[in-house]
Amino acid sequence: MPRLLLLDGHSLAYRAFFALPVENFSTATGQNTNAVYGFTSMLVNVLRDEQPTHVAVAFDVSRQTFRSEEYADYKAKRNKTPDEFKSQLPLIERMLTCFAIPFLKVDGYEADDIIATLVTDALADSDDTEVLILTGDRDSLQLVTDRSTVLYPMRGVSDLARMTPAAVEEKYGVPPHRYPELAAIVGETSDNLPGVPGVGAGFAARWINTYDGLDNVIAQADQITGKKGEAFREHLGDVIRNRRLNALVRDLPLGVTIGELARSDWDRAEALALLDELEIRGELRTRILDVVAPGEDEPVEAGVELDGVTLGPDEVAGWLAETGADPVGLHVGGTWGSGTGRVDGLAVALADGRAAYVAVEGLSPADDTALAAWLADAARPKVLHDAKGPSLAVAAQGWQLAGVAEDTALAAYLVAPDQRSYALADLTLRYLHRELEQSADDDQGMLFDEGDTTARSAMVAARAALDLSVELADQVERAGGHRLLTDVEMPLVPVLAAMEQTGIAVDVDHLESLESHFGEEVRKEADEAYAVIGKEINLGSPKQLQVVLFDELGMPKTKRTKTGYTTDADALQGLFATTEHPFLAHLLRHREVIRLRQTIEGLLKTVQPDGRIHTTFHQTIAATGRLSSTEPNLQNIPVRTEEGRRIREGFVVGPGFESLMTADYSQIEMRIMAHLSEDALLIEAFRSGRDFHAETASRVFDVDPDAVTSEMRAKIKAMNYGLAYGLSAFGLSQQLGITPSEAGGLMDEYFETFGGIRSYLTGVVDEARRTGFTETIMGRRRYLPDLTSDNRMRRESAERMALNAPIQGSAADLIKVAMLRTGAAIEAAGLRSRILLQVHDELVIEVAAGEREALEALVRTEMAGAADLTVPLDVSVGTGLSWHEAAH
DNA sequence: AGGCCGACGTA
DNA sequence: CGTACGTCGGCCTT
Repeated sequence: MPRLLLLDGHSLAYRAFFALPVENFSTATGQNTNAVYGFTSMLVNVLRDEQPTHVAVAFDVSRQTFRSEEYADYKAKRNKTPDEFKSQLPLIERMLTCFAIPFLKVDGYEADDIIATLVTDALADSDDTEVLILTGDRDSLQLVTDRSTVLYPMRGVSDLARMTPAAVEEKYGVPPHRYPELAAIVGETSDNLPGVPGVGAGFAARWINTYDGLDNVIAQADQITGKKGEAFREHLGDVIRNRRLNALVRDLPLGVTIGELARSDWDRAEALALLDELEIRGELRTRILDVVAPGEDEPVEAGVELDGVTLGPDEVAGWLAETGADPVGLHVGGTWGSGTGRVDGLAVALADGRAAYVAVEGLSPADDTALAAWLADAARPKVLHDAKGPSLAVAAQGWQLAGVAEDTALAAYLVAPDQRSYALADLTLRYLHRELEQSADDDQGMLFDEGDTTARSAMVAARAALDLSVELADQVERAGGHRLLTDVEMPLVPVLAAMEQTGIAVDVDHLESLESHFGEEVRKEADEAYAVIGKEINLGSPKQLQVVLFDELGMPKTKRTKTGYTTDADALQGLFATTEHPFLAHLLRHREVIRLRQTIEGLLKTVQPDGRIHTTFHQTIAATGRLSSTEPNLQNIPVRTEEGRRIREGFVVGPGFESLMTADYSQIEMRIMAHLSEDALLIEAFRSGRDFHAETASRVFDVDPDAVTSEMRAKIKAMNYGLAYGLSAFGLSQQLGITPSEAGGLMDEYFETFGGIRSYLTGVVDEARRTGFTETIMGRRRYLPDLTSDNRMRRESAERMALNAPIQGSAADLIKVAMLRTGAAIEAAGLRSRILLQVHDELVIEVAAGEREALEALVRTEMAGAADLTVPLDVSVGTGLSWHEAAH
């Protein structure tokens, strides 16, 4: 039986907006989501509970309707629609698009009129259609019949009243078709339709019933006695107007048939992406995924046909021989991390649908030889998803992986670098519109045990990688990322794999003694802090600290956080400056040393049996193109403080090598800015080769370079560094401890001097707003749709990202090229030295005996030559027995 | 056990 | 009210 569900999108979203506290529903970027959340929740619940076969959502277009034309004050008393609400309507529409639910708007009419038209059509169309109307607008009660029911939200967004004819009559004392007559008499505050003063629903209903309808009440108005009758006669005009305005239009030309509102497949991948974007997780996410789509467990498209075999002993060579020279999908089953791994099995998929799986266990010697040769054969092109891990596992198995023609994870990253995950299953859904795994019950009927399942999913994955590579190659090409992929990102994979494999040697004894040294001090500071306040609290708990600082010690409140008042170092410093309370001194010192101790502890835990730390570099995490490092993160080892640098003493040259070398770019980001902005003065400042910050300070303050004071230099240095981040006058003032207006003045003078910078920065944002993306020197894109957001926070945040992305990203391009060149040059020169780490603008290299000089020359050449900019790329190099000593 | 938040380390 | 990250402990929920 057809069951049509109609929703009043605007009224429901508006209710949700006020029912849910806005501060609990917003994303990291400041987009409010309370209305989206509440609306979606109501929608999903009603889909689940009512199982409609047809659905549509109606929206208002604007306040201007035929009603406001007719009666200028219609809805005039309403407060201005908040921007925080308006910005959520497009999101709701996007959500509906993902759910494949049609939504309708008609200029000059309200959502109610659209719903009234659809109800009328649906009931006329067939005799057995049932209609449900979910709305927060009582005018719709006039649409209730024995086949159409209004679901009216009671409180919040969870309780719905089921308004059948009996329920309407019970509540208002009149049948549904008479409800607008009653409303005309009583009036509707929210629409600014005044009714008859002193007449409530009770009296109105009695009149309507007694005289059989409003028309008769009006006709016989003079028979109504008393004050209320008098008031009615006096406001008769209002009543008639109200009745005219609250009648819903039932014959709008909508251009859709009820049949077109039948539920259809949703775009699950798009929906998932939107849920991610809106940070909708947890219970609602589950509920949505469970409820929204009919047949949500089935693949969006049928999975591919796979002609798969599991190869037995001595079958490998023969099968591989048949594969030919076309690219194949390769999936490595196994585990990897910390520079090593293990292969359990390999699956190869061909474009024609054939696939094979081979388990490592039980390989015959002949199989092993054939497989090793095939894997290492660069002339046998292979497509892998995220090849670095597999190549580590393959290497640990004693084989070598060559001929990687495409890495689908890297391709997807270049196409859309802001994704949080590039999991094969997500990409398969997103780009191939099919589920990666077929559900267990539609297995081919021949695969039963666990091993077969492993084999099958490996082959499916290999096939997905192969199919994805075709689709993504196209997308990469269109995004202008082809060269970046083939010349930079893919060649970088083996370089990173080698770095992870090598690891960096650690002086465990040194770190352990440092750890106990800081541990001692942690205890001491904690004890002293407890003594001051006369009790023991958890100094690491911001919550407990707030009680002590603001309640018990009565200190002035600091900046607010979501959960109270901040106790961060800056704020504590500020409190100490005003109160000089000794507790604060101990607390700050405690924070400092406990952090140092934790850092060391974390590092020690990751030292492998070979005495080295093998971090993992991630190539698809940072939206700007940078690498990231985990387990442990070796890109944030302390360096700013004396004590922090002692940790760097723990990273040392390994046995068989002579020293560590660090090589870093100086002021890489400012140099890139000079190049991109073509600001003549800035370029000159770099070409002069003198102290850059002093040089620029002398320009801004218009003094001789010799006359630049350290204060002037510090200000301009902060300015130089802040520029690429979209620094504000406020931010600069905070950092320099000056007033915002002084900081603003400084910025003005700076831009006055370096006009090219200003025009470059504004140009970058304008261009990005126009094209939708920013671009680095090598064409790496970052898409920033929020640049046109009507939410100020979101928009301005996107603007700062747009300023920063080309600069940070170009620097990332450069050092990646430098790594490739350096690695290749080391090999070409036959040196044994090896790259260990990359820290964004710095390389750490382990120097083999006797190679220091040659290596230094080589590294300088290759790093400086990574790009041809209008300013020189200055590289500074240092060597020593530890990372600390190698600094310069 | 898993997720969020505040705090803080790096470039 | 400054970009890009990763990690930790506390604390809350499941």
